[in-house]
Amino acid sequence: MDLEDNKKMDTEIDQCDFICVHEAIVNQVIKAMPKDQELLDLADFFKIFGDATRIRILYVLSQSEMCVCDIANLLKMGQSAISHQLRILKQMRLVKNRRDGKTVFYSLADGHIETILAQGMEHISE
Amino acid sequence: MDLEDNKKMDTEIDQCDFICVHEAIVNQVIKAMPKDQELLDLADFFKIFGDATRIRILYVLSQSEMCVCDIANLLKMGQSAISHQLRILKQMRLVKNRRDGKTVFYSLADGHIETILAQGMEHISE
DNA sequence: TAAACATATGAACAGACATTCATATGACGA
DNA sequence: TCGTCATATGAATGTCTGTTCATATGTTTA
Repeated sequence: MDLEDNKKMDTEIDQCDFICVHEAIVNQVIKAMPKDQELLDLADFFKIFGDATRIRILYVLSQSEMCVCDIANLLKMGQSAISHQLRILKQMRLVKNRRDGKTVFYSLADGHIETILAQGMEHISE
Repeated sequence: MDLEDNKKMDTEIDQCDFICVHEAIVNQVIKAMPKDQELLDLADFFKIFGDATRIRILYVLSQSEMCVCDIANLLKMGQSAISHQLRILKQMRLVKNRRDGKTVFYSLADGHIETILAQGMEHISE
């Protein structure tokens, strides 16, 4: 069969074919890696903080519980946008809410959310 | 001039027109808010951790310095994809590199990157 | 210098995502 | 019950982003 054997047919992907560091270390790294699902969850968790609107909402709520309309006013944004983001934050268990008549008050669900924000701030201002 | 004054012409955006919580608290929150630029930087910082590939790279490098080709092999990904992500990680000062002949070795730039990863992991597995 | 190799990079494409608009839900007051 | 208000939500849209492909850069060896 007319194979063009000078083309790369063995590697389906663009990788070099040997290991630079000691193989023992590589094996150890593989063993120590968390499971893929854990890493996906971790990425999803940090993804929440990767948006300025959500960060601002979390900062606001770190100081006082507040209703949707107040947050929208404070951040000078539409009510719908805030509501959508609050839903995401609630799904990820970063905020909780309570209803009082027509208005819904949101607050931080967890104390160490502020810790994470502070940790990030610390790294920024180095 | 024929104005249709029953339409909402005063508010350009979809917000309610009063404040639910005490105004004193609102003013205090506004004062305590970090500057917009800081919040944008903070969001950009966390955005880095919001991608599974970058998280995996950081985990690998937390155990040993490693060249691009090794990382690509370990993560079963293309060399180009890894290289692009390493560039982002380097721009954000999360990794540094040294050259040894043809190969370039990457390593974590900062000790408390692992702290942040651990902090996130802690929140995930609650 | 030429070939081989490791890495870097620009363009292109596909998928993800934040906001807006329109409208629905749910609660209160007349 | 009807109208108003606060919030929620689905669809649409424009933007951002991660990967791939092709190719360039830079280094070593023959």
